[in-house]
Amino acid sequence: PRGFPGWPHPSPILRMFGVTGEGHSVCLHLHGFSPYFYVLAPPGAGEAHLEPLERELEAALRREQRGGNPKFQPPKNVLGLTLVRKQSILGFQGGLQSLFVRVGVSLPRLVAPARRLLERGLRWGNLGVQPAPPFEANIDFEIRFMADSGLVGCCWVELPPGGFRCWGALRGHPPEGAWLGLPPLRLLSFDIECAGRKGVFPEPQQDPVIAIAAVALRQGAREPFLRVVFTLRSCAALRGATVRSFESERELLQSWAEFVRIVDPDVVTGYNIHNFDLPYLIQRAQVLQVESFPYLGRVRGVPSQVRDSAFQSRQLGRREGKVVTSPGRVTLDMLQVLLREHKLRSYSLNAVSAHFLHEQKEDVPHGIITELQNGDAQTRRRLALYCLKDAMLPLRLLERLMTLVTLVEMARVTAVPLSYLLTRGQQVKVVAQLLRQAMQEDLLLPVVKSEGGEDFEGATVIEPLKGLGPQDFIRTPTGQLSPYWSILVHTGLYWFILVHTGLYWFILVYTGLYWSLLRLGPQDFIRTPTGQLFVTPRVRRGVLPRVLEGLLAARSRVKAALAEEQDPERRQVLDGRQLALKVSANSVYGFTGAQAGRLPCLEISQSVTGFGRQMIEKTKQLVESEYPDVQVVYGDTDSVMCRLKVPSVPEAAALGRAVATWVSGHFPPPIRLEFEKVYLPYLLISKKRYAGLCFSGGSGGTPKLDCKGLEAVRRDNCPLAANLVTACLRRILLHRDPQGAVAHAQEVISDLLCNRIDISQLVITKELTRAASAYSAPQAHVALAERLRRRDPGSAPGLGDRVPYVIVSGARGQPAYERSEDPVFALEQNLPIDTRYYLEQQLSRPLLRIFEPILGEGRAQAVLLQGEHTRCKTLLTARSGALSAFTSKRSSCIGCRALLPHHGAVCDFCRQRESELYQKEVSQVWHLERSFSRLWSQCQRCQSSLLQDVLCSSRDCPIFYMRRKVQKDLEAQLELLRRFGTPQW
DNA sequence: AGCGCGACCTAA
DNA sequence: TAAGTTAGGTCGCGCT
Repeated sequence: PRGFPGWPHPSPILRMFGVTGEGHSVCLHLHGFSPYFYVLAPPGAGEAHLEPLERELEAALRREQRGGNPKFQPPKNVLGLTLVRKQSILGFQGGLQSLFVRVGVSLPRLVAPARRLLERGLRWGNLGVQPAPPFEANIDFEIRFMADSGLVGCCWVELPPGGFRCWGALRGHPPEGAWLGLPPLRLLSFDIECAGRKGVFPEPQQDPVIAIAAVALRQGAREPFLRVVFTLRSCAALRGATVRSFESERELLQSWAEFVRIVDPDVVTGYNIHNFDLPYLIQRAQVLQVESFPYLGRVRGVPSQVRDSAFQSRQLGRREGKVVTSPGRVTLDMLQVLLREHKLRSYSLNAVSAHFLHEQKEDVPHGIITELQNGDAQTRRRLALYCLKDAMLPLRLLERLMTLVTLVEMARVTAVPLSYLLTRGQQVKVVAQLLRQAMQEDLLLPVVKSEGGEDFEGATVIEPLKGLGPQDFIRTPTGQLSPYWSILVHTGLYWFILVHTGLYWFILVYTGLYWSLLRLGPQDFIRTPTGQLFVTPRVRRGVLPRVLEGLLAARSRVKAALAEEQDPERRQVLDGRQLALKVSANSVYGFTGAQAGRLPCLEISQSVTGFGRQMIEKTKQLVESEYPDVQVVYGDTDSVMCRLKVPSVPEAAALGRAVATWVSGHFPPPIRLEFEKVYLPYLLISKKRYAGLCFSGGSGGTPKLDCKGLEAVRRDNCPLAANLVTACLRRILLHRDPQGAVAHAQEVISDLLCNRIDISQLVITKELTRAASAYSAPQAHVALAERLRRRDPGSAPGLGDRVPYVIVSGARGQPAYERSEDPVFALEQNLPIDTRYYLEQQLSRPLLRIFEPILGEGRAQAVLLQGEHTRCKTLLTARSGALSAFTSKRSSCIGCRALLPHHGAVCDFCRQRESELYQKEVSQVWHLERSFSRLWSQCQRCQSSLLQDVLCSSRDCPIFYMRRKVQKDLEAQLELLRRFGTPQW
């Protein structure tokens, strides 16, 4: 189209990007595909019963529809009943097939009522009313369609030339060879700005959209081919981007929607577009009555809709939000991707950009955005630039994290549509694979009622042998025999158990009498450690072992292919696939134990963990009986940590390998114990908590500090605590300098108590996991979220958000949850930080846990928490810190702090030093000004403009906090200077 | 003060 | 309607 330079020629390739969750009506129409499920036929059923049953079902469905809302009614609900002979995957029937009825219906939404009616019982002709248990009635329609068509997610589909009005079956290509790569998908990233009212989060009912930036990129290309900003009112030109200005908001919206249809992206991305930008635009367009706006999808006549959605899983917690449908396009919200894929302290675009791209971005408060809009073409240019950057960043993140390739490969490996990976949980991926495997073996998946049963026993964690630690090494003069630590791991233990015992899905739960009926002898089944009986793989291979086997076999193939492949793009795809295969294999065990799940099988979960417990126990015994000098000091699930008395890392590795090999000989192949790494030194705090200097593979390469479960790797403390623990561990373990570690800790503690720690280091974040009323006891972050909600409901943290807070000083004995405060608010209001809280509740215990094994109990306490460094230098805090607000009310002498009866600077006693004191305060001003200007220009660089004001107030940027603090100190200092009046000398 | 329990987050 | 598992440490609250 004209006006958009760099527009690529239309691709000759027709793309079908998997099946999006929204596009099924198209598939239904084109493919002539209709959903179906099965029910188990009652005894005595036959061909003759199908016709009356069909009539009965059709009539029952019609009756239901009459009561409900009169949506589109197909001429026929039931598309036919067929008798089939199959087996269920659940239970072992000795190969005997049962009679099922395949029930075809005309629309996906008829599956549920049809299933319910049949399950409850309909009249089967002369057999009377019979209940019929359903099979495969809970399979998502898209999964059903793709399984039947042999398509996986994101695979290439070849269409006959000359149009595709009338097809037979779709021709999908396995994503290999020539069909390995990704198509040149078009990505569109966008961001909007709204002119909110002061202090209130923008609302589509009132606040206008003033700018929309859009950046389009072709997958694989380095640079976007299109950068456009749509602005309300004039905007000065931008370099490298097209500016489209409109006088009315209606035109702006209309034009943007038109633009989306022209660009016709396969993937729409952005940051928080699901919950903010997209719903905002659509609701705003509704308010302004822009009728043509919501047709943002690819299906003609089907508008995008805003729906409320709630998602809950144990993994991701409960999340509520909005979903915007956009048929035919994948909406890839980078925020959702990051929430699922990465555990971070903060998910603001700001924090995320800093973390992954090592670059800060401005964060302009809403109020100022409105001011910029109300300025002139130049201020609006600034706004446009800001907006453009926010549209750009998600694309950069997408590229850096290889999000698209990763998702595409996951969709291919697990055979689900790409959109499922962003909106659904883990189970659906296993179900999709299971269904395909079952279809190959002519087996059916039952619909199991998930009833919350009792929990099952999990893995063993070996009680750690504490009291041994780095001090063994540090106190030993070099050259002496020192303890080395070696980790031995059963790699992929649960995979092997699942695959090689064939536990899925044939279970014998019957009596000996029944075995003889099935002609099974004792050699035909195994009894697992938890007492469940399964037929051996020789009798019948389970369905899931096959799925798992397939994943593992594919993984070996990919490994081999990677060794050969040179092309970087194909390598990237293969890397992505390798990861996807591993992740999928790992989620299989969890699936079987998902009690609130689709197809749980606790017998299997129990048996797997049972085998695991047996194996770790046996491993420990074997090691210690054969090698008296090797001591198993710890172990978790599938690994044992051994203490070896050898003098070097290579020798520790060699011994580790020897032990592993010897132990492996005592397990049935392919279960193997493998040597993994050497730790030196190693600090074992407790179960699931340790740190060590890790020589991976026992190599002489650069060792890495490995930290498990300690505060250093947890997100529910303040960065100060995490950083301090890390720093101390580095000094102790890497530099072998415990004294240096102590000194550093003392210094930080002193800094904290003297208010020299930047507030960004003190921000604690915790996830809001439920509604405030659902908590049984008050919590700091919950209480703050509630207070924020009262201040401004629009911008308050929602369910699933992480709430950042600091603890400020309060009355004596006031609980912490009443003293939690928004860090920016605390800074702006000069609220005093409760540094004692941070020392006593955030730093002391984690530090003691690390130092006690090294210094001894009493000494650690004395050295860290009772030294001179814990004495607060009040002089400094009273002046520049939180108390400065009070000092101006009742003046005290700047020289000796004595209270003054007047508002001057010094008391009579200090009068003769006044000049000297004045000079000191002036130089303090000079220092503050210097730091301020340094920070200011740093912020200017970040906003890539050295000529303009800094507007940023990012609560995720330490520079911001420092800049504001210095600014406040400077103001206070100037105020103080004023008290000297005009000097007389 | 000590204990039980809920909440959070992590290891595997 | 859909939602991977259990084991484990630590901290704050509220009760005794």
